[in-house]
Amino acid sequence: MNNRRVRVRFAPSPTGPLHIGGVRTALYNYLFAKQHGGDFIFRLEDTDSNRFVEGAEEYILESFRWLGIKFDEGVSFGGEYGPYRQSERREIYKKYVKILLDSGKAYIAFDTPEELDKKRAEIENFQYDASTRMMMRNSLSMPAEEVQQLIDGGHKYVVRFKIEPGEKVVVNDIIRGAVTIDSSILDDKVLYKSADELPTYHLANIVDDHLMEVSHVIRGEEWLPSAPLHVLLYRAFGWEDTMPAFAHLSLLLKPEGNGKLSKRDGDRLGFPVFPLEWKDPATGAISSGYREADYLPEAVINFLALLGWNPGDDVELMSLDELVQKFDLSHCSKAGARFDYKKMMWFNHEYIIKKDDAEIAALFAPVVESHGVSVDMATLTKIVSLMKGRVNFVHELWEASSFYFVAPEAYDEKTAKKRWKEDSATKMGELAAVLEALDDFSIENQEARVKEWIESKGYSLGEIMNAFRLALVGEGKGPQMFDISGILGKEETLARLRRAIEVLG
RNA sequence: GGCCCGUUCGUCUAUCGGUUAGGACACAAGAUUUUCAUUCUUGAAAGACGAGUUCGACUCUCGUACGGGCUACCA
Repeated sequence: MNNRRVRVRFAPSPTGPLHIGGVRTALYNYLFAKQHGGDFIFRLEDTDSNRFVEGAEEYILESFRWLGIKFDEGVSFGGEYGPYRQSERREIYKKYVKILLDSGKAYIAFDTPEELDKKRAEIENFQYDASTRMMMRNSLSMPAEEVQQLIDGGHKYVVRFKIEPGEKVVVNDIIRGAVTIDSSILDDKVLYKSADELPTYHLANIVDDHLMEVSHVIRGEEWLPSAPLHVLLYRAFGWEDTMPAFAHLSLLLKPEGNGKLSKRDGDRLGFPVFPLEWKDPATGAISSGYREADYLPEAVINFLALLGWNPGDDVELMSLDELVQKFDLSHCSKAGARFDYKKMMWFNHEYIIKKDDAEIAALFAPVVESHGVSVDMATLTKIVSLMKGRVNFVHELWEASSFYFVAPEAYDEKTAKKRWKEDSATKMGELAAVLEALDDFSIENQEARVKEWIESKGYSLGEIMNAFRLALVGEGKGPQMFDISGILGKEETLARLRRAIEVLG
């Protein structure tokens, strides 16, 4: 069973945008595969024709492209084990359903959904299993000729897995250890649907994982209850010796309150729960995405990796490569993790600082342009280097640094009251003269000359700088004054100074 | 209801029988600074509860409580 090549898959169903919890599951699969030099497969579980959503497949692919998570094979990537879209594997599933039928491990059932609903209404806690199957309409309870007649007559039927009761089924989970259940509590699951003549998840999953030689199944905790059923299916096919190892990941929970993380939590608390923005093709409703909300993919990945896993030390900032090195399934936490979006913002802040100024400037440039301002990249890079430590998002750089691009129209009243004194206009006039006389307007030279002047006049540094700041910025914020005037240049600096003198008096 | 899984600061978590229970986010205070922010320092903050096992339990066992998941011809 072990010593096999590591092959894992991420297998979403195209029913809408990819949930952030799904992204984490995919990430863990990816990290595990890469760490072991294995393959990461993208399989599409589109066996529910009713829930198919146009555009979902492309959305999922685009999400992983943005995040930088790469697949080795699967839908749109090719590979030796295709097709990777389950709707294209109908014939394969038919063959394996027949094997189960022929060996008596499964049976045909004619009960319609309506009949089943009625039974559920009549009998409390009705379950289609060993205790009830003989009172239902199926190939176990009916004579063979009648069954054949119905089939020949074109009657729709499903194929159900015949669960033998009273058996202890053990699932060995990498994260949780041995999980044991009694097969009596399992129902005779539908393996093959009559409605769309496709298998259910359970059958398709086992057949595909076997055929694709998947070595490890890393998936959400919501699958844990059906894992024993899957073990039984492997057994029924005689594939138990190559059955994949299981690891069931804890769920992502709401930031506050009860239950698992949902789209509505994002709307309510103002953070996305999808990697990219998604427009529902049916309703036109738009759900926000991390990309559009200005998150860096590295930050999203780093944050998600640490939600339910940790490297065992105090290191928190890790690149994708470092995560691949350090990841360990047995260090995954068993309990669900609340989604702490404030910490996520902190990760984004850290990655903005980590990235090159030029790279952030390139991301910031469109924001600046959207405000109708054009600026050269060299200057923008300088501004970014001065300002990026102050923001959580690239777009916030505008709010923080717009004074570089646009001269103040008004002066913040509170700041003016506090920083603009009786004699400020006079002193700023003197400062303007000092600056105007400068041939070398470099930051260093400005600072040296201005401080000389302040000292010679016996002024205090604070009174000059604060008034100077108010004149250039319009309020009491920003980096060191000469970093501002240096970037603004002599002409603009003097113009702003003179205007402040005029307006503030 | 039944079944399964879980439970350490507000949140994410470290600890794999012996620790002053550590770190991070958030929060608070202080310091530095030409303002604001950053940064730095400090602080407050946790083993759900009850039994057992043990020389010793956050760590093992059982029970209770609470939380989560599953219980479809959805995945």
